[in-house]
Amino acid sequence: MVRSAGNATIKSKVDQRRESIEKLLAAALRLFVTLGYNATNLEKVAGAAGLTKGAVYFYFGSKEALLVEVLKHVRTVVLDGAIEAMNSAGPGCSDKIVAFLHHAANLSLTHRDEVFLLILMSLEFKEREGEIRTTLDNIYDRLHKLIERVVRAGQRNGEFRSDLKPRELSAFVMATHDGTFLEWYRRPEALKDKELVRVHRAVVVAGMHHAAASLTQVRPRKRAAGERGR
Amino acid sequence: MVRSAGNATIKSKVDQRRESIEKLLAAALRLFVTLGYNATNLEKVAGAAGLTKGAVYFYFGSKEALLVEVLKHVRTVVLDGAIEAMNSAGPGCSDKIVAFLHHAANLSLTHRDEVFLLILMSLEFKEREGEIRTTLDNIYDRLHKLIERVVRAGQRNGEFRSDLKPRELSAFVMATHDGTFLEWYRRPEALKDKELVRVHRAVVVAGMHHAAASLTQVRPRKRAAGERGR
Amino acid sequence: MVRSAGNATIKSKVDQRRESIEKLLAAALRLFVTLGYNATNLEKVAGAAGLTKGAVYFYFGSKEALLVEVLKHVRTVVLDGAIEAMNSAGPGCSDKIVAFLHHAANLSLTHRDEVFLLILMSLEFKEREGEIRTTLDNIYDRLHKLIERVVRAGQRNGEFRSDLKPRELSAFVMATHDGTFLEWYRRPEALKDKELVRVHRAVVVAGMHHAAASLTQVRPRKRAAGERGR
Amino acid sequence: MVRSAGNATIKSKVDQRRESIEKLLAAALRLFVTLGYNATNLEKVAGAAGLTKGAVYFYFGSKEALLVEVLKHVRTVVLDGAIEAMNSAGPGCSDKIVAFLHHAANLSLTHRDEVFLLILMSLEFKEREGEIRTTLDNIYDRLHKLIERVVRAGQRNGEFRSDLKPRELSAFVMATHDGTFLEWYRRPEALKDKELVRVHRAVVVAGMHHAAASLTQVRPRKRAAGERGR
DNA sequence: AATGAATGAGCATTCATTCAT
DNA sequence: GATGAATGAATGCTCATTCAT
Repeated sequence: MVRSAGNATIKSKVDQRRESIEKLLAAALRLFVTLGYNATNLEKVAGAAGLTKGAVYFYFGSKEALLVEVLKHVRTVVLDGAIEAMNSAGPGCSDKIVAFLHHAANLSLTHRDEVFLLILMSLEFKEREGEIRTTLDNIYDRLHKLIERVVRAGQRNGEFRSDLKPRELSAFVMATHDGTFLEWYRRPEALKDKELVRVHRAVVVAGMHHAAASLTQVRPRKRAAGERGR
Repeated sequence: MVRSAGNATIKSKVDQRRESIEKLLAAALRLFVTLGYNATNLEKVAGAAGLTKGAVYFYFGSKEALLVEVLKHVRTVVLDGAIEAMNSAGPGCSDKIVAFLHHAANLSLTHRDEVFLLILMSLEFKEREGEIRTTLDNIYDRLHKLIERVVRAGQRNGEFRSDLKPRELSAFVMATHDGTFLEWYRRPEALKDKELVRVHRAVVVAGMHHAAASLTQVRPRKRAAGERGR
Repeated sequence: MVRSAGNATIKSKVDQRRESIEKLLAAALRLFVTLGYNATNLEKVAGAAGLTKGAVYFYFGSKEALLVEVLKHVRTVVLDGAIEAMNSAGPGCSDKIVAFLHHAANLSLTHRDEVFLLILMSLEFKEREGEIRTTLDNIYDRLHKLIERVVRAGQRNGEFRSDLKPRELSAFVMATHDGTFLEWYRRPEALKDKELVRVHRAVVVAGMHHAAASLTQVRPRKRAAGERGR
Repeated sequence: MVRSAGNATIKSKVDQRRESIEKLLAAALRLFVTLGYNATNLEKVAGAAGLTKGAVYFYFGSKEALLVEVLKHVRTVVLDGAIEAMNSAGPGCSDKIVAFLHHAANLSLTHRDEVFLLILMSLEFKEREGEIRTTLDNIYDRLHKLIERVVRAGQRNGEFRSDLKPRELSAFVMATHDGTFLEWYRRPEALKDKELVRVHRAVVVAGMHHAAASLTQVRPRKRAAGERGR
């Protein structure tokens, strides 16, 4: 903000730019999440930001480019926090997984729309090619790698059961996160979020525990009932 | 079907009707899953079925009604098998949960599109009201109830840990199913389906096991009966 | 109707044909009048007759041909009665005009739809060419000639005022008929039909009366106030 | 309008807006009258205005809204002039009725389409509900009230015959207007407009004259005060 | 005598995008 | 920095018409 020669508060051009862009991004996030990308038109986005369609084209150039910018914001929100949370967690791999789940759960509450947009767009753009697909893949790749590294370390040091392949085990951790989020997003009235998070953490952590292997019968191929895990 | 005097196959009206409807439903399922409901136009659906748009209106009356019919088919596929699988499973509640997961995993392979459509439409129609929303809710409700009944029974007879609330625990079971399916659907090339299923079953079953409670540190706001702190 | 070999009542083919045709014509008349020609589809017509669209094509060949048949029925209803009414009226030309108005008023009550269809279609097909336009013109021509003949006779024998040209005076008689009918059709609840007919007849007959000329100042060109008719 | 440095005429946004709207309204009026509302498509309207369909939606939002705007224009044209004409007419009620008929006749020549649209739409939207129906009813109501007030005054002061009920008599005046207009609109080549107007005025004014009551035999069910039998 | 299946042209409406100002 | 005007392609839906049975 800059005081002009008079005494009215005048926003500098730079401030105004930034403000408009932020309003548009916020409006787009909200609407893409609520209605989906396809069903959201730019008139609604611009209107919710107090601007007109033209402004979107002025700042972003196209509807897809707008989504890309929103996704870049989502990437920051989702990844940065997760990395920091896992780094500053206790030394154990369990600790890091718990930290990840904990952070993810928090994010679901504080940045619901960002978390959901990621899932939603990954489905809506499943078959399409282009920058959006790339951006989405990039985010998911990094998340997967983040977890897989910890899972592999945990299996090496004996914290986690080693009867399950690390890639699929990591994928499953991500899966429980996405799935749990969707469940809660779909039926927020039926589920208590705190308890759902507790369940999520409890089952996953216990299920991955090295001692858990003995609690389960896992058939590597086809074996009769009564068979034991390795 | 009736063989005419020559050797051309002549369809009776009834056969023709059934065949056209089936072709349209199959095409719609495939396209709705691939492109989403909104992004699929009826010209594509009709074209894929070897007919024209008008035929869709002749048989279904509207695009929404077409989706409703597809969803009815999905309901049959998803629910009937699950119910039967759980009924004919061993007596234990673990057995029934395993049977459910097993059946669901199978279904993901044999009826990928049906399973995915359910998830996809539940997101695309999240905010909309109407018959589709109702049909979707109905399917999910029944699935939830199916699992919750077993979870509660398992907690009562001591098979499952009882430090977690049954509703959220059941929701989590559904969540792992949806989440795992999505992971696999998104990255089929990166994940071995058999192994992913193995992981899913192993972690969930072990994590729910009554002995698992002692493997986890879960801080409840209110201590559940029988639960131990770390 | 013909008794078959058994004892069931069987309609002969001819009867069945006639019955179906009549049902279709009746349904078409009703719907064309209610919704207009354009806004009426053949499904509605056929449905109202207890048949299907195909039957319309079987009997009439096209939607336009159906309307032409309906209009032929209307022609009979509207013209035949008017001719007879005027022929069997008293000897005076006033009597004949009164007979015409009286008959038309009756027709408006007993054959509302037929009368209205004529007016409605004459407007809906105003700019179009073809058989419908021809049929409509034919009906209106005959009506106009019917009246004009009486008007001319009445002017010759001194019953009617002769300060007005016969063609336009006849047209005006028709005009009052159409206009009054429309008024009543548009606001049946606001107007008492009997009284409206009374007004119609009273004003027209008095206004055409040879003595009426002296009651009116009609300016042939531009003349100052206080001028007298011829 | 602003003259640019060169000599090309540059339209300001405001001018452009007004011009486009006017062109669209004019094209719509012309086409709705020529083809009817249903049979007119927006491509034709836009094309006739030198624009595309999208422009119609930009300015009006829907086909119905376009008609509503056209009808608002018609209301102004038809009502305002009639009110002024009657107000500035001589003191007698006959004068006012003559002024009304005179103004209406003029309007039929100068604003043929507007007058006809009113009649045409009142028929095409006879059975439908909504804003169009409301707008139409509103216009007709005001016209009816305008005339009925004068008719009642004229009957009270003895200018008009009082053996006829004022509501139906007023309706009949409106009816002669609509009917005469239709006659002329249907057969402009057969009728001389000036003469038709003369006839209209002459017959109606004479027929309503207090002395006209004695020229007619009207059998009332209940005798009106002051009325004579034949 | 009539139906059910299917077509294809037409239409209202939506919306991303362009551009002059 | 942003708007308002306008476009054009796409899409759900309607309906007269055809045809095999």
